[in-house]
Amino acid sequence: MSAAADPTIPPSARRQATRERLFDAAMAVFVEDGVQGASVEAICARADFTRGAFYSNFDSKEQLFQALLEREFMRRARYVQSQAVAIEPRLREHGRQFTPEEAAGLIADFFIFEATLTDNDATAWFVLETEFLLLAMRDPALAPDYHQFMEGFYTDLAPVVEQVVAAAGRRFTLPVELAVPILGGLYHRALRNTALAGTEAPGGLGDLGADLASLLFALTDEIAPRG
Amino acid sequence: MSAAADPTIPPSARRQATRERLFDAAMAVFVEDGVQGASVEAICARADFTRGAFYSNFDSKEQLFQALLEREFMRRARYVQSQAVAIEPRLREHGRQFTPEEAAGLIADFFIFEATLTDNDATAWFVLETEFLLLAMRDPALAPDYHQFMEGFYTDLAPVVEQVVAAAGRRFTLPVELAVPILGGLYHRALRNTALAGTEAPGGLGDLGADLASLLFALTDEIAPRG
DNA sequence: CCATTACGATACAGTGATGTATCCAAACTC
DNA sequence: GAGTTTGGATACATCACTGTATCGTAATGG
Repeated sequence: MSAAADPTIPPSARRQATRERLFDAAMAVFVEDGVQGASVEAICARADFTRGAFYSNFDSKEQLFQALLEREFMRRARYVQSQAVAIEPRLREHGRQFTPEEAAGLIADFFIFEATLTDNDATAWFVLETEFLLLAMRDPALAPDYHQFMEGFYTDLAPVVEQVVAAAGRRFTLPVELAVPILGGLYHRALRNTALAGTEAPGGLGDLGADLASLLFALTDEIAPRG
Repeated sequence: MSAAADPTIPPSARRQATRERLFDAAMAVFVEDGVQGASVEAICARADFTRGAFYSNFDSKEQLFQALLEREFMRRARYVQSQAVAIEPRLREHGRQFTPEEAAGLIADFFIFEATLTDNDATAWFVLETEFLLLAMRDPALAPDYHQFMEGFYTDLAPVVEQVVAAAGRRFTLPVELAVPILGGLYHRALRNTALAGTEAPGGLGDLGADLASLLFALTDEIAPRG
């Protein structure tokens, strides 16, 4: 029997703290060694615990990973939703109309900040997300979770993007449910290149704004000014 | 000392055959259990060998994986290049001009066939490629290999796509080096959804043609017929 | 045919990780 | 401040996997 995670009883502050420390340690170790490659021992060592603490809080490495993802997903979901309400006044208080380049810049910034929500390290989260994808593709039980997160992310993001685009006097010429993942694909590519290159590389996060601008321009047309 | 891979001495037919069997087995096991999760033992068992055969042919699981990737990359590089020369007469012998939908269908077919080059299983290769990405992001020594393959793939693909697009009386309104990876992103997304859903799902390989058509239309404009 | 080599099987020693059962200390309870 | 509970440390038994050293056999060639 495991005292690991009884959701009926709220965890004490002490317990909560050790869990957070284990989460942070696990995050780092998972990124470095992979979920499969990481040993429980290594995670505990990085968090300055022994395995006793681990097994007192979690049933297995996999369960820890799942809980960790939940934490990170929550952070991001909250972030997107906060942007959804924050963007409107920001656009309104902007005096003149945005240029398409500025709109693309806003979207690029959104993406980049989303990635750095944890650890201030864009590639760390990307690696973890890729690990999760891999697990989900193998384990049918996990697949819906992954799909749901992605779907939810883009669904929440769509109106934000649409507003920004509208603030630049444009609108998508294809369904926004298709357009937003396409923009996301470009971001994905930039993240990958950045992760591969360590820091700076062609097609890295630096060029994301420019590329997004080109794409955004192609995917939208001008709203008839009036009449 | 390992008799594993002396490139100076060409391997005997027997040796070649066992290597192929180990490759095929490794492919399956890697997809099922992941590269880290796969044991040498499991690979050998699936290939009906003992570990003796393995260590006689390879130094380590990692080296086997690298050799396996090389095999698969070669296949795909050959495929793209074969299409590059095969597409022109195919377009020419087609009587009338292609519609944008037909052009998108050609590109979708190209992508899908590329994925199924091995094992006739689109998702297997996708999983393996994702594993490689993960390894490359961790190991700076591998990063250039991954990047080079991707880069090379899209570089070779670009003229093919451009020809197909031209056969539909259109041309890209943004740099083709940007447009082709964007198309690839859509394909990537479809693959992911398919892998996650097992068989059929919204956004799966079935819808790829239609989505590609929409995107292709947005990224291109009509070539002035004449005059 | 016999000798030799190539190649895979077998056996073994070593290692690192896992999960559990038990113990000990600090933190609440009254 | 004694009793109780909570939470993490320690110690232990087990196991899967690894790599190597050796052996047996099937292919090869003269």
